[in-house]
Amino acid sequence: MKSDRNLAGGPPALSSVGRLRVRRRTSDRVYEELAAAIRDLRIEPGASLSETDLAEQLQVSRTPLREAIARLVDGGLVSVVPQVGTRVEPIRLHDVEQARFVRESLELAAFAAACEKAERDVAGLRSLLAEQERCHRAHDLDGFFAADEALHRQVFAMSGHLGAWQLMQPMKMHLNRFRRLGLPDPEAVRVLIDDHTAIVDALESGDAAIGHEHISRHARRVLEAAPGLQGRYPGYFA
Amino acid sequence: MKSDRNLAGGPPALSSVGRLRVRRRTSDRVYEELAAAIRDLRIEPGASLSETDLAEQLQVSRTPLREAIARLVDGGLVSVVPQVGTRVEPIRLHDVEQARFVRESLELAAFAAACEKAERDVAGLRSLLAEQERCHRAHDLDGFFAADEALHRQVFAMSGHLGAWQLMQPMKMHLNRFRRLGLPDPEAVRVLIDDHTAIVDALESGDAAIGHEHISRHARRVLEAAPGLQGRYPGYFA
DNA sequence: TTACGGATGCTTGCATACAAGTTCTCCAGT
DNA sequence: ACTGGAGAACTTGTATGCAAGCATCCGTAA
Repeated sequence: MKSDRNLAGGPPALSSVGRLRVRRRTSDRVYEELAAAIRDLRIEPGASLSETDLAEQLQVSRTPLREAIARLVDGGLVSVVPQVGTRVEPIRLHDVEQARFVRESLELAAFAAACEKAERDVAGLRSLLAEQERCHRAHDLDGFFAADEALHRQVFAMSGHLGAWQLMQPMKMHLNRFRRLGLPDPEAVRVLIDDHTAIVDALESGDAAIGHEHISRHARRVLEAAPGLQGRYPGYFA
Repeated sequence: MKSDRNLAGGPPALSSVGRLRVRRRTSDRVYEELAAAIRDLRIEPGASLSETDLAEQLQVSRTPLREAIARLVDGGLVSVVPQVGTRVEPIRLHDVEQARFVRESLELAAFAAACEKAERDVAGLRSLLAEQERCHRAHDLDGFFAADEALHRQVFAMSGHLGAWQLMQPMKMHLNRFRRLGLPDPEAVRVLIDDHTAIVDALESGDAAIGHEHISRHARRVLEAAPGLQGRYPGYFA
């Protein structure tokens, strides 16, 4: 029953960062695999896990697995009840809304800061927009998702607050997991790309007010799909 | 050398939450103790830790200790180099600035949302202000710190985004650790309380513009003390 | 038929032993 | 005196065994 989860895929334990040969800890590898699996909904919200089963599937002992789970619990993606069980937290619209609020607030602030900057080279953003168009036409959801993330990240980088983007990542897991549910709708993706275009235009012209408007609307779109998704995947929600 | 760190103090492993008797995991207890010790600078920035020593001091085995450390690493407070050592991350002004940016952005957004609310009962905020005054006179830094946190938290609660406050907590560790360095200055505390008072006044009258101004200035004060502190505690900084 | 009780199998929590790697020290040789 | 190398002593990483608690199922008795 649990064995049909598509995890792992065994990357090498040795990776090279630059010239330096770095040994990656099993515990880190396990964490990343689990986090990615939860984010991509390959492990369903609400699913119950078993340390022993997971350890066997991933071919590791329980020790590194437990350390990975401890980190996931910290991020709010997993809950553990001692002597009872471990499970992936269901999607809570309240948490999604709180994460959305955080994201909107930070993006607005980052956009405003980016508008202040003297040189605003939006060439990179334009190419990311083109990539999003390409993925949209090719129905490449994962590609679109990556380009979407890259675009928003780039705005933070231009604002000089890339660190804030990184600090925001853990909490964004809740948001991303929810977003992925509604992403298969091509029309929704079309709207998102139009939003992005408008935002980049505003940034290029340095119009903070217009950008503010578009970002705010863009961020609030996420929850629009909530009722439909909740009806379609009732088991995924709390 | 390491044995003079004032950790632990062995609280009971059983705590009562409401009527329910809950067994607290040692791993959680260890995490909270370490996080508090790092936040309160009882473990100095840059200090090197030893899993074996720490485990002995805290009277636990390395397993729960390591799970706690894994969470601290995730929060960026501790770094681990395999087969070499574990150490408390030094204070990086860049990280502090990024955390400050996040905090300012969120507080501005929360304040604006709170101003929109119909009922704005600032009585609780007023009593927290009084408590801050009291702690200031009594030179009770820990008390002031707690009341400070409570005040800012209350604004988030009034805005309906208490969840955002909670999501922000992990990253705020960097900010708090830095703030505590400069807190012993009574004059600085005086200014902070005046800021708080102005913010509460603005909230009571629902004046978002004035509040925005005060919150922004309040948030930016943190970094003012940076050069002096860096000169006084050079070993604490990266 | 229903209610109660105990055994069994599951779960996670913790401690310990061992493995692998790095750094430091000290001694020998030049 | 200085350099090099071998080894000891440390570090963290992982596996395994055991302990403790909860849920479920089955048997028994009313």
